[in-house]
Amino acid sequence: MSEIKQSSTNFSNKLALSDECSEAYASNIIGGQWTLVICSWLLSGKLRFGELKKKLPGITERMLTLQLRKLEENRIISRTVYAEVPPRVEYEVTEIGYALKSVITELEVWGTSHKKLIGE
Amino acid sequence: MSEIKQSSTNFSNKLALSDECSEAYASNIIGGQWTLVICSWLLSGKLRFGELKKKLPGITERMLTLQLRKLEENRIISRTVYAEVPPRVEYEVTEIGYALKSVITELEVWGTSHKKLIGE
DNA sequence: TTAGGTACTATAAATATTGTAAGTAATGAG
DNA sequence: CTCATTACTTACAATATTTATAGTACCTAA
Repeated sequence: MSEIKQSSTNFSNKLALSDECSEAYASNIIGGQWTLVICSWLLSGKLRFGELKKKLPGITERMLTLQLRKLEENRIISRTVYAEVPPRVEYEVTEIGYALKSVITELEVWGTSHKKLIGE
Repeated sequence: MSEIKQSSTNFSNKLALSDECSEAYASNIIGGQWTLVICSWLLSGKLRFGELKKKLPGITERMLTLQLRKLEENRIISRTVYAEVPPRVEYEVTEIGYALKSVITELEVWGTSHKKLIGE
């Protein structure tokens, strides 16, 4: 994440695609390894950092942080810090984040039937 | 593409996610840089390799080939070779490929409204 | 004074994906 | 024989994403 090279061909290709095709644009935003699963969990209610971590076996704290930051940047989730010790931080979906629900549903439907097809 | 390391953490993470979440599974399949755009074009009719290339400014032949192969492996598109010279190869979506239409539509809808929100 | 919980950050390394540049096969047209 | 056309393939280089590991700050409770 972090460092992207704005002079790379890859960067300008992505830019051009995003510009023309909203579906490619969307895919760039929610296409990260853990992104959809995080959103999926948050769609059913706000969660703390540690709670999310438990829901995602295998994720590292760094990855979780990165993905959450990216989601926050894209205004898909909001972050609330409580001034307590030990710290408490809660994440929840915004309105546009909530709107991902139908996307996720369609992906699930399609994924399920694709799995079935391939499994035959 | 080509070489994935089946012993990597990344690989097993993806596997585990795909296994549990159909939306992550779907995302793994259609998450490539050009995948959705290619599908999008093919949804409106079969196209030849060269035609696709023209529709996708910036794609290299290598990338186009790789993406088409992956789509074919995943049975999203089918490939027909005509025994002519110069060669003619046509690609078209399969049934499960056609079912991506609603996914793409939702992504477009969401992408468009997200763009709008961010643009404000 | 020391340990412990929570939500991180820093740095480096490993993997994965994408891009560059060049070449191939087959055959018909000239 | 040579060239053009089409749909690739190959070898390698650059970039992007993900993982590994080890910290940090803060206060509280023992």
